[in-house]
Amino acid sequence: MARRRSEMLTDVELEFMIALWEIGTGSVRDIMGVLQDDQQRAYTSVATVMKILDDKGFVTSDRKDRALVYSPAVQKRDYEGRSLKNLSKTLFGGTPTALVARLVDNEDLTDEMIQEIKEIIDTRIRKDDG
Amino acid sequence: MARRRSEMLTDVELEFMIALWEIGTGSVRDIMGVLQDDQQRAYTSVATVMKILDDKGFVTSDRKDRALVYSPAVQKRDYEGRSLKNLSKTLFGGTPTALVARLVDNEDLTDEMIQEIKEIIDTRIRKDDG
DNA sequence: GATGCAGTACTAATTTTCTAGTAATCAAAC
DNA sequence: GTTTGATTACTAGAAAATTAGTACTGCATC
Repeated sequence: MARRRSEMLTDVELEFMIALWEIGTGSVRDIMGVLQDDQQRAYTSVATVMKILDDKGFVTSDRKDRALVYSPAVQKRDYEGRSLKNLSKTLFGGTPTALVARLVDNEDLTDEMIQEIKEIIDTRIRKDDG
Repeated sequence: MARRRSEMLTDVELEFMIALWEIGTGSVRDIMGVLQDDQQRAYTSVATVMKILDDKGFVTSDRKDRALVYSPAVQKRDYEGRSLKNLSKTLFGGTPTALVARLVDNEDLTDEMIQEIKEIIDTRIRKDDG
């Protein structure tokens, strides 16, 4: 096979990982059940991608009766962090500061959202001091 | 041809766009000059991708003497915003708040960075009030 | 033990992305 | 006006991603 080296997920891989994160653990059949209408795929398509995710180390598999049951090997929070780091590196010169600056000059952020964000930061600062 | 619909850039397209944003405007030769060592590509490879970017509407082209001179049709700040929105949508349930929360619980953020981020938010809040 | 069902492994076709070669164009230099 | 050098358009092939079919395995049921 000799392929797939990226530490980031492709679009379809991400879709299926999100489904798996949602249910925690599940078979191909279970994962199919969580997919949105616009994400419906043939059983074998899902099975193929799940196997690839296993090869890439994003999931582990365990046999229950006949079926393989998959579990995330990478937690959602870790992948979220990885994605942010990746975006920060490629587009914001590696500085999270620039990323936040761009985020908050988005016009459709409400005052409530900004306030929430401020509270997150303040909480983090208090935690550091304490 | 009949292809390429995504509003997001592929990896190589992004590399070249970053080069173009850096110089503002330039020919294929100019863009090649900005690429890092690990991004070196044949002249024709760069020319092909620039044409694709033209087709996708990310750049415009103007003929100067013989050469085509490319200019960004999408500004870097806009694409940064688009990328953040995209990431927020796919991975953070569309809430920028969750994105920031994940960002600031990254262990290798320094106190200085957190402080800078706080100031960005505070400035934005003051601007809203004013 | 034959039949049917669920599931997996293997294989493959298609699409998209990535890379670059070849031929043609055109201006400049001789 | 022929050669040279730079550029683009056209073409193409390799690699990666996406989607799914077919054949096989093993259990359960008739």
